Amino acid sequence: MVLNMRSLTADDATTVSRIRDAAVLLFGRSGYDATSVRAIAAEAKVSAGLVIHHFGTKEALRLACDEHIVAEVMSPGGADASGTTGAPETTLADGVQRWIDNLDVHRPALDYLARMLTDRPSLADGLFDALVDRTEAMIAEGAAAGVMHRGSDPRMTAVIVAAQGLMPLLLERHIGRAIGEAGLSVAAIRRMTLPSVELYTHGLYATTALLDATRAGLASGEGTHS
Amino acid sequence: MVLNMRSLTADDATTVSRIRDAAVLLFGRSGYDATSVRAIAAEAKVSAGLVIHHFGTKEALRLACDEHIVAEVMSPGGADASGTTGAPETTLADGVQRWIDNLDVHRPALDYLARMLTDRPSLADGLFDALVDRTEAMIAEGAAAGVMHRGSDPRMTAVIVAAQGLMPLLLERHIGRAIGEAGLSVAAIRRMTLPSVELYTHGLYATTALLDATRAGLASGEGTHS
DNA sequence: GTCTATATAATGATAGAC
DNA sequence: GTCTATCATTATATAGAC
Repeated sequence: MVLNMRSLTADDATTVSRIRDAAVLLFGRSGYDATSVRAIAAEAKVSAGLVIHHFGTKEALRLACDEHIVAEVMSPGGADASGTTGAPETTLADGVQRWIDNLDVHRPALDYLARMLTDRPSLADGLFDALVDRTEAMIAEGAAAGVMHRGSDPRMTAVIVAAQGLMPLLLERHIGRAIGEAGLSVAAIRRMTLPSVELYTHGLYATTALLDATRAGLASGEGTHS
Repeated sequence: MVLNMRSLTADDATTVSRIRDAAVLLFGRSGYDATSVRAIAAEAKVSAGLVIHHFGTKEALRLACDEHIVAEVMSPGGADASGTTGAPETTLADGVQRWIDNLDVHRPALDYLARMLTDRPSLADGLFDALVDRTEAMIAEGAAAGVMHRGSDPRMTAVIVAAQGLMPLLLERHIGRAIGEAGLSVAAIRRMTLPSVELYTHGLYATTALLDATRAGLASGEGTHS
């Protein structure tokens, strides 16, 4: 167990992990179906046969990527720390934030995570659910402390807040383009911060007119439409 | 031109449009790469050769689907109205809202649109940009009328509001699951309305503590991190 | 316009040498 | 562990009959 440890200096890792990282990169960049086993092998600089030899099937390789990404985003220090800190686990929000702080290195992981959330059901579903639970608890604590609004439907409010936090990950391309940049740069993310906090503090509407109308509309029973 | 018009009763349309609709359905459900020309042909109850005969290539069929969806979501009355109303065009937000009002019928179109936004660059990019422009103008008008907050960065604020409006489309599956439903039902969408308006009216934060801290942090220059 | 039959290329996966 | 060579399947696209 001691002698079998590898260097893990990120530069030259185990062959298996190098293949897995290549798969994360290409799956995240082009999607699962559009990425061939041969392309992954080429990226990892091994033969196509070796990829299958290590993972069995392409689908199993995908699952290994899923598990790696989930473990990575939920682990205290990512691939950097190796057990020195005692913190047991982190939240999805913290993990994504940590990745964003080092965008260049973790862009493949972010792209992969975005696809996990929008493609087919995957381990990311549990991540999302945990994020919602954590958000709901956070809002409840904030409301108890008097610094947050509870809202009429705490669960749905938590779902919306959680989903909105993930939104930049999914619409990265469009957000960047809309402000005249390519992709979502660090500068663009920083520019998002203040407007987001403003919206979460004062809202968008300066009056309660729409809110009143919405409440009235729901109260009078909206069984029919148009 | 008179005799060549088809019935268009949605039940039995032109063969070409039936193939296109089948492609929209399957591309939206499973993605472009995971959908074969043969599967589209089977769904449209024609031969695989006929699909290629009409559209040339699978990629050209995809483009036809893109154009159809864009035209459909931007047209005044969708496939229903046929020029009786004089309205020239609609916005993406209005079109999506119209689709949601009739979820069962337009679910394939919604699924397809969601993939257009997250997959590769497509005609949906222009749709998003137009939505941001329209949102920015709307907020400017609202601010001038005193019913909305302008925000310190109107452009980015518009981007965020626009993107947040699209979010339920992209995270449909997760939102439904988080509140214990399968998919995003009409009931679930209705349940989202009030909490969304509440957030847009009062915000999430009851104090300006975080906002003040954010402003202070940005003002003091945040060139270094951690 | 619509079909069947087929050409051709690429894919995931296997077999066996080293 | 790693490679090369190959199999079997499936994919898009073409050709030509009706």
